[in-house]
Amino acid sequence: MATAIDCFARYGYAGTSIDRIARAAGVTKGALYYHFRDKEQLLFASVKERIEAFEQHVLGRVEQLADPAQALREIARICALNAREDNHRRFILTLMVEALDTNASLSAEFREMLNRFRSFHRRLLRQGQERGAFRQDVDVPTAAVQFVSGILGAEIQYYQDPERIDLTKTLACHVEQFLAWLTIPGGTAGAPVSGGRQRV
Amino acid sequence: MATAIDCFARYGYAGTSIDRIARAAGVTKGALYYHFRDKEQLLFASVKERIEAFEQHVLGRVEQLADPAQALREIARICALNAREDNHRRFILTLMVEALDTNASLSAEFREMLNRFRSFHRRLLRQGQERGAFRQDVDVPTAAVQFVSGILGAEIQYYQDPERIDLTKTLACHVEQFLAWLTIPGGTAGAPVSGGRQRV
Amino acid sequence: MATAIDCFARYGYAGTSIDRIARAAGVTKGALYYHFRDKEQLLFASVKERIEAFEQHVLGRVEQLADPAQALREIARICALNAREDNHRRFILTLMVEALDTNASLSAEFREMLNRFRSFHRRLLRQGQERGAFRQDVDVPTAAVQFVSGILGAEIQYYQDPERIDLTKTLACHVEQFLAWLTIPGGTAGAPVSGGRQRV
Amino acid sequence: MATAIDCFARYGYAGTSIDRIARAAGVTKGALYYHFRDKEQLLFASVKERIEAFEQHVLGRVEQLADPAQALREIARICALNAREDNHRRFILTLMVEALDTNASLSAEFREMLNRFRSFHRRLLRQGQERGAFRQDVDVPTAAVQFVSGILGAEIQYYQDPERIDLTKTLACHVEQFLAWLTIPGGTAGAPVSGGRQRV
DNA sequence: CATGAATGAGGGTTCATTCAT
DNA sequence: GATGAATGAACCCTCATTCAT
Repeated sequence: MATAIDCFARYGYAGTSIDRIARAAGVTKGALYYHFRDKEQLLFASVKERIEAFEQHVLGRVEQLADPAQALREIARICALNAREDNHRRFILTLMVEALDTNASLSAEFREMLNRFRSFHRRLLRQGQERGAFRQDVDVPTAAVQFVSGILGAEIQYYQDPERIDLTKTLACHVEQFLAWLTIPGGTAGAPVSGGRQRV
Repeated sequence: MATAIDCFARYGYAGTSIDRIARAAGVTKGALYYHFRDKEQLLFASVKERIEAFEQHVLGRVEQLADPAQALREIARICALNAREDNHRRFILTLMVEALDTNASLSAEFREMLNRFRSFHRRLLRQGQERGAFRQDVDVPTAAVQFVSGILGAEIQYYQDPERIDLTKTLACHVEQFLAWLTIPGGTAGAPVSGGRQRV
Repeated sequence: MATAIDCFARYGYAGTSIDRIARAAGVTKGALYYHFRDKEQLLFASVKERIEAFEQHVLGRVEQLADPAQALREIARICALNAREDNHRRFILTLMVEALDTNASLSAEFREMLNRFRSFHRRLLRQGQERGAFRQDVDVPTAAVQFVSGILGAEIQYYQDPERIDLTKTLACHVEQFLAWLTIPGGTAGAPVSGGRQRV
Repeated sequence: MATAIDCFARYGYAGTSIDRIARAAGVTKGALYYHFRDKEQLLFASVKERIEAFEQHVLGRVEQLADPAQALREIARICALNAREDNHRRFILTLMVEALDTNASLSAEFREMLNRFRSFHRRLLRQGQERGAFRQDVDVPTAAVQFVSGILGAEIQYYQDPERIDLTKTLACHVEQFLAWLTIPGGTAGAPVSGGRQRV
């Protein structure tokens, strides 16, 4: 399955043939079909495994941190590290983009994943507000979206051009900027935006 | 070709068959092959057309703005608008992700596109610094990467979950945060990051 | 399609590969798939064509015969001839048996075909009764079933053992016996059977 | 093996996978392969078992009947009963049709079976003639073929449309008609047919 | 005896591409 | 310019069969 994840991450779902996975994994197609009903099920299993592993990993690392600011820093650090170590994060990103209009149920899976991720950040942000560490006047949902955006966008650019993009530095910059904005005493940041809160 | 762009945007390159494009466009496969040598060439033409159109559009809108801050705001606004009007931006994002390991020359095209985009932002940032509007101590290349990250990441989340994500608001928040950070007098933003400048 | 009918007649649906049909027809699989959506559709088209052709053929031959007895003789003659000339009749029989539990809609098609065939015989029998040529006390529906049985059963035995079974003779015997029974003045034939008429 | 017979009866040989049989029987494929060399051998064993059982059953029931007419009636009754109780008769019919051009040795098996069945009837018919119960001028071989035809054909129609076809009634009608024809004093039945006796 | 895992050939189907018309 | 027909490679998947345990 690790091989499948790797192939899917590189070539996408449609671009990965069962044959390719099998050959890369050193088994035959038949063996794959013995363990997975079909290509889609293999994809689902891979996706689920990866999502869970990532969430577990993040939770394990962040849970024990008392300070929300430190938690955000740690998340960014983890993402940067992961993106550079293997292509598990890229696997998720690639499949997420591809699934948009081609696989409704898979897309739902990713939607919920991102939703959980944002929800996790909202919790952190509210914690910071309650402790008086963060400003009260930021729109928490929008801020969560925006924080996640910075991570995803940086990853994309990194995958695209790893030699030119310093992912660690970019994410560090992102976090510091985000935290700076959250701690500016009387800022109006995000406030000028009209409309109610996002349904995020 | 508009049809091709639409199909590629939705289903990706591997997931789009010539037949699908032809049928959606109301012509026959033969007709497509009269105008484009092969599927890849059709993709290249589509991508080039879209990239140029987008860059032209941005330049046309931003060039006349004297204020770098206003320029950044306008760029975010354009991206938000485009992402919601049609799927041209999504086309680029989808193909960019898919091309990573499957089409070297196309990926190079996208790499250069993103590079031009970042370079454009670097120019804006330096302009702001020269005019004294922006702080001097920010690492311009990293800041450019980070600004683009916010845009890309927000778009992805929006494509993924348009009902939950308010793209306009998110990008507005992103810009304001970015500008706030650029104008804080004595910030240390981005500075703590070690290492030289990015090769962006 | 003629080739397809021949193959299906010989090896059944499951036993006939698209490759086999294509090779036997001297074209490629792709060519087949250009004209027929899939294997099943090819089967359906073949079955429909054969059923219609047979019914047309029988109707054309029998319609102009004024005498119901002659009509029955002609039907038996046609079936005997057809079964020996080509394997179109065998095609229908083979597929009919195979479709029973494997293809509901195809089976329905065959069911209706046989139903029409029996209905056609019922009409002939009633005609004979009205003209006073046939006895009044036979259960027409059951008689129709039974006449058709004789034909089908003889065909099966013929396909199974063409060297031992003289189909023409058997069917002639069947018809004459059937007609003799229909014209015996005071027979009780079929009558002893209890129960109402069949829903045939 | 009962399960195998059931599956083969429903889906035919080509349409039945070893997996299906194993699953339906609640064992694993490996277990099947322990008892039967391969799929074909399983089929042969099933066919042989069924043929023998049926013949044994008929013989046991008919042997003690002194009257050939009663014997014919009993045979029809048995066939009608069997066809409705289980699908053992259908198993034979299905496989017989399928084997025609796909399995020479199996087809030979069926050919001999039908041959024995007809031979059995020929014996009955001759017995009737010797005892003066049946007319002398019928062509015994052809009559035997024709009697069997009626049974097979009725079964097919019944399998095809059990709701519309009353098998018991049809076979009863068949027997009575057959017997009536055999006992008509001066009939010319079957006689007009030219040619020598069948090699049945 | 029985199982679970694995294999490899072959089947149905799709699809980029070509070509005569 | 455009079409319909055709090709052949490759893809997903099934299935009879084998084998270590």
